[in-house]
Amino acid sequence: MVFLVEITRSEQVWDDRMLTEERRNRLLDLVRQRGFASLPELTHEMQVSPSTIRRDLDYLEEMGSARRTHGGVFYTGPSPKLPHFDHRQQLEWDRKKRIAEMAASLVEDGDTILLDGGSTTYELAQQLVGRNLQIVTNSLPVATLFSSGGENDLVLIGGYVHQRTGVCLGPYANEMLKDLNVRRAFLSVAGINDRGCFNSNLLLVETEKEMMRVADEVIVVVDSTKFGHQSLALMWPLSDVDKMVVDADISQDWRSKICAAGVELCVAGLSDNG
Amino acid sequence: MVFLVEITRSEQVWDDRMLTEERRNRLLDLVRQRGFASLPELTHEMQVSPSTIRRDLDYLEEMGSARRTHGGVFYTGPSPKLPHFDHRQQLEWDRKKRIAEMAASLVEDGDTILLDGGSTTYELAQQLVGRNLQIVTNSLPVATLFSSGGENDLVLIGGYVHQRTGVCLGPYANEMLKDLNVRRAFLSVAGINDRGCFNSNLLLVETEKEMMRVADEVIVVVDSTKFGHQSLALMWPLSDVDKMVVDADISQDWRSKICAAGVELCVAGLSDNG
DNA sequence: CTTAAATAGATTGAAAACAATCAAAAAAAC
DNA sequence: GTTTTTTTGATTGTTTTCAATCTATTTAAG
Repeated sequence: MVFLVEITRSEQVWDDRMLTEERRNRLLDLVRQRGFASLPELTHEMQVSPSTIRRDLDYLEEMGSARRTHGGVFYTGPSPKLPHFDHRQQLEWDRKKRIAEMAASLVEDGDTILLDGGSTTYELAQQLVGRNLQIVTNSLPVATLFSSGGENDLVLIGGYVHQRTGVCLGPYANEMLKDLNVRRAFLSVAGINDRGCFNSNLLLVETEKEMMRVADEVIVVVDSTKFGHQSLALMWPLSDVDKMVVDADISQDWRSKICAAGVELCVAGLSDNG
Repeated sequence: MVFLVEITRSEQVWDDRMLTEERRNRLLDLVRQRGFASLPELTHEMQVSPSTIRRDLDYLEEMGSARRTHGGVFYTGPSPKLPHFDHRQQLEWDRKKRIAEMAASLVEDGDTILLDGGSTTYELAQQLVGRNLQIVTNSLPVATLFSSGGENDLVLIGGYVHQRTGVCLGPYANEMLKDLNVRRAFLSVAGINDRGCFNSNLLLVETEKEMMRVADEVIVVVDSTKFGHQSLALMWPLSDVDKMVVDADISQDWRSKICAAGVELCVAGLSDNG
């Protein structure tokens, strides 16, 4: 079998070391932990020149994770100390942002929507702040985002809090979901293969199953790297999903499969405005 | 009746204008809201000279509420952007901190404790981070505090989120509480008079009633200014409370009343270590 | 009303941080 | 192994910010 692969954007296939990226991640970690760090401080701890740090900070600023000031940086990324999402790979982050933009366009004013945990849904949540909506979520970071907003109604699904991700799950969460009904649910998944959508945490799978039941319209947000990968537990077959928002890098093969399952496919980032 | 008042700390009885203080409070508000603010930015918004701003920032830094950097300040006080608690009055804040310290000393390792929303309980929560505990709370800010900690088990009471304070309440919250049981509950109140403890939100009152039911030991944390003031709705009579943690400024009259009701009184800040 | 204290604003020279540029070093591609 | 690209660290002059000082104004006290 022969594959003809056309690489469009990322010509660099990184080595295991990932010097630059690695340093920038460590840097972001430092900045996140402290909220603020001075440039001399950082140069000393990272053992690189001020110039390098400055360049790194420019990068972080462009990513939106930090803001430079005279003499240092302060953290602006998602919820200062909360479970943080890996922005390790600029490419993936970019994908998620586009997916989130597309997903946000599916939301109508006045909607009651349910937001799952996960980095893509968090990105989506950020874009929905300020709109006139009723929000239901089991994600602590997402709830925090809306709780200061002021305008929206916000319902938090309680339960046992999963430390790494900050989402509520377990029997209490499921019980609470049972009595709810929402217009649209935006759900994330860890993997998708022919059998359907997977996630990696058994408790979370139960909760997401419940979420699907209570929503009029089920929208899965997922980036193209997740296709063909399964995970610990099956949540639902593809056919149970109403819409699926993915990035443009999804294969033709999968596009067909999704459509064949009766799912409406929304491909994000088709019109490049860069 | 004649009162002999000895003023120890604040000899200055400020005029209504409170020029300096007022400006510094506004300044701190700005810094809190944004997380970071540049000096030119602040001079423009406050319409005072850079020198003045600099002096104010020095002051804020000494208070521990902010840290200066080259070109600006960033906020270091409690809960960056979350529903924020007024630290307008240094005195009150000091009270709350002492109360929180005393309350923290009542917690034993391995305890399952319930934390209510409110500024004093938030202060308490901060002091409990890192200890080996099971935490149950209906407060978004408190949950956020523990969710990054990692060590503790955390259960979040879900429900409708009250925007101003970030606490969950309503029927869902009550329902979820029903099945729980905790060793100690730390509850806050808006006012206390002869009839008992009051709060200002009807939904919250219902939730707090439930909280009281599920706790083996009910501990109310409250500062002395709340005594003699009632609020919208009665929660419980004094006699339902097991312990009460208050600051040293509580009147002798109230001390007697509390003891008479069979409540164990813990007065915070008796040993001054300033 | 006068005097004393506190606070605000302007000015200064010194110190720090900045962006831009360039050459050396490292990594990837050929 | 050589070339090309990327990344790094050093240097430059310029801009910004700083603390300290001084004067004018305001506020409290006598």
